[in-house]
Amino acid sequence: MEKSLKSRATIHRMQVKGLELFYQKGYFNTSLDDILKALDLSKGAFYYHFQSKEDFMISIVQNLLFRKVYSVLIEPMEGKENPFRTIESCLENALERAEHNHLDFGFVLGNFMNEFNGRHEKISEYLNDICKVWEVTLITLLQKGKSDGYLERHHDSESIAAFVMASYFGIRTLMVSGVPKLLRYNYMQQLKAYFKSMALNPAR
Amino acid sequence: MEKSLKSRATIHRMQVKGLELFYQKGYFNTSLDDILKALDLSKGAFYYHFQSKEDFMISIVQNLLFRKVYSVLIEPMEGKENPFRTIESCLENALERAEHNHLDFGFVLGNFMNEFNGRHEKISEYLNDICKVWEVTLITLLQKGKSDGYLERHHDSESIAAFVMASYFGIRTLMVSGVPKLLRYNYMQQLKAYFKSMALNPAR
DNA sequence: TGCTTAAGAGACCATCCGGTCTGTAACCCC
DNA sequence: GGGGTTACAGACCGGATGGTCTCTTAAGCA
Repeated sequence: MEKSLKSRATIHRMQVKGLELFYQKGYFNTSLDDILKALDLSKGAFYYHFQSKEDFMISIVQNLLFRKVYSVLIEPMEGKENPFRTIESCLENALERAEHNHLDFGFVLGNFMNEFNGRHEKISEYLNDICKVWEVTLITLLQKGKSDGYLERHHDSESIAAFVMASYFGIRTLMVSGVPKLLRYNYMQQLKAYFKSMALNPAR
Repeated sequence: MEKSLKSRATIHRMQVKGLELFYQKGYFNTSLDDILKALDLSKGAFYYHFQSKEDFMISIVQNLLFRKVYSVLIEPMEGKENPFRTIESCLENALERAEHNHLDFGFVLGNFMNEFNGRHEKISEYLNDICKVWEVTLITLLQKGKSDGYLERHHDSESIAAFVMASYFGIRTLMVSGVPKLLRYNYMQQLKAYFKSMALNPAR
């Protein structure tokens, strides 16, 4: 049966608030009542739409989180020419957004991965899936870069992708407790230096 | 009053097991009973030695965590000559240890920072302090490297330190759900490439 | 031997949290 | 207009959890 408009709206409200609070306070440290109170809804409403807290979280990951990661970190990297420039501007955008928005979805992904790793198999896998899609996108972009003459063939795309992802997850962790603007500037500087060492075409 | 030997031993056992379980299952997701059951101790023993769960966690951070981070990531970097080689071998050691030991303290630090960031001010600060010490050590090492002619003066030590720390935190996140050995190899490869672009003395 | 105190055992309590269940108002459909 | 369905409300339950309180044991000491 088709979900009605009202039903969809309520589900969406719950997911948005759920993501916000799970991110802020952590999944295990956020109760359903916290979410429901913030929305002026009841337990009845929650269990009418979702089977469990776990089911709820999975729906958030698959819908909100995946779509956001896709639009912020994946889609801007698809089919572009210069891989280094593309990655740089994409990550810089994401970091800048994170400064005032503070809810940047690359970080939310890394954050949740940390929280669920080894503690909740099922949810971990959904998160890893998103991570994998990002990784594949990066590798594809880099491979294409080789064909297009932006980097030498002997470089290992897989390694580069892992290094980029790792540095991004890590810098976001540091940004939460440090000075975001400065860290972003410093990070971009080093990322560019790293890329520069590999760039074939001295277009920079 | 001086703590007796027995008292010290019990406190230490609790801290070690506490760190292990907090790391494995997360702080909020680990109950005191989990820890006490594993040690065959009682609530009475716990509250005889500690004031609260928070107090307990802080004691773990200040004693075990700080000391371990110091011995694994800080002390091996103090007063060495070539900063790049030093950082490389230090991180490679840490990563290798993490493969079979799985409890590497640089990662535990990053993990806890993620868990407590914005959720528990007090504990977050203690963790940030450790992080800061690591950062300062790295910066000092790099500055000394400039004097000793290992890298050009125009490079920003602070940025490099942040980038190294970020990449390390990040790769450890990825290692938990990926293939550790491969990731370590790939990571080291890229870290060396990154350093190579800055190294003045082509000693490599 | 008798007293004190360190070190711990474990029953107990209030609260919280995920989840269940029943009730009910509004709406749709014939 | 009444029967069914949707979309909730909210009381309630069982188990877990942080923390308290009282009791016990063993060692030190004079």
